[in-house]
Amino acid sequence: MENIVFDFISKYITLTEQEKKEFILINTFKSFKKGTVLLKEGQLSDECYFILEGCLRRYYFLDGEEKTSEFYTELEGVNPQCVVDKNPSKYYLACVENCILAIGNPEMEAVMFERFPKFEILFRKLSEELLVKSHVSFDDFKTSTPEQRYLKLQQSRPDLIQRIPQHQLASFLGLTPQSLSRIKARILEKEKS
Amino acid sequence: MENIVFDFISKYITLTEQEKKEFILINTFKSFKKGTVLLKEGQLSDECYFILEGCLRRYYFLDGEEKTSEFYTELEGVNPQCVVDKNPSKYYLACVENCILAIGNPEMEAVMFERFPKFEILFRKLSEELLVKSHVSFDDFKTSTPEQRYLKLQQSRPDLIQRIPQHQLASFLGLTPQSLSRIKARILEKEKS
DNA sequence: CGAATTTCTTAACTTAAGTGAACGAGTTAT
DNA sequence: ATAACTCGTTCACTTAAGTTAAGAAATTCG
Repeated sequence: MENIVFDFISKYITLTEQEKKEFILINTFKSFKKGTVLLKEGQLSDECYFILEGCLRRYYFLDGEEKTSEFYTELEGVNPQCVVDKNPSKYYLACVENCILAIGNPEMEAVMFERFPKFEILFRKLSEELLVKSHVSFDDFKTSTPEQRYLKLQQSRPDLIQRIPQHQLASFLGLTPQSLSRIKARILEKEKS
Repeated sequence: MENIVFDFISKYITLTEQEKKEFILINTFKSFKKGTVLLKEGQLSDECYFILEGCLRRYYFLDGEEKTSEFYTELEGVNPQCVVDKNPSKYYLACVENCILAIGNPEMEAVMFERFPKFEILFRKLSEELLVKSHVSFDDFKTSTPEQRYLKLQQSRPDLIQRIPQHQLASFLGLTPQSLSRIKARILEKEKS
């Protein structure tokens, strides 16, 4: 279990065995049942998460409609907007499945950065990488048709199509559920011929 | 001129007068003519930029078509993908106008972080904030029609509509130039009535 | 177990974006 | 000065997404 975390960390910085032991003591790992809401709109939480197992969904309401922004899966970190800018959360964050998460908060971060200044570097690099990925995804989205976006999702995250309800996938793709249904039917039609 | 930078920095960390002096010595400021290309697709540059004056455009080619990803203006930082992931650049970066930029590179960053460990925190916070903003923009884009996207751009960055050629704006909005023309005509039509 | 609710799909209709073509205005190059 | 090119706009046509509605399938709940 902890090995999953250390394998991940080792991509960015190096820890000695002694440091690993201390790291485990500082950190909090916790299990959550499918459906658990970790963060609600309007809340001012200070927790961030790292997914060891399971899937989280970030969503919000626009004109009474639920809009899914993002799905987070194994080995992804979630640093909510309210934690970053100290404003009430614009988003909900919920467990799509049973999850095992590492949970961080400012106090433990302070301890971490104090004990392991390297982690400041790790966190910076992670943020920089995520920003680049976000830009690439955005560019991709901008230049794709809804059908292409669905096909790309099949390629890049085939698991999501299996484990996520269609209407949430549709919203994630910026579509109505009806459109997604049509697109899937159209693709099947094409594959037949 | 330097005050612009320090006002910006002061939002994140505090520097003494002495530190400010050293900061200026470490940093490189440079002017560029409109049209200058700072980074080309395929290159492996290690420079990042902070805009004191002017406007940069990030763009790339898809099926021979130029696609504009982003415009960066005063007090914005640009940390190119190739610098972050050490892979050949997917993007071009060019001066839309005459620019004054602060330029960073790994060596100077190393000196900075050595002399001012605080800057590691500054850079992390900046990246985290930019990531949150990127997500908000993405959500906004996903849930808007092209017409709404144009209207929002008028609200949020009215300067861009003046200083940027229409076909680049269209591409930035994920549209063809023809569509943007139509949208503007439609909006004018509505405003008349 | 059966009722109620949610989820997914299909259909008909409306609307607007993409495409290809064409034109005038402005700019650049010869 | 004129030719070539780019840029912005308009038009006609095609295509697909949104909308409204309805029904089937699956899930939840009493």
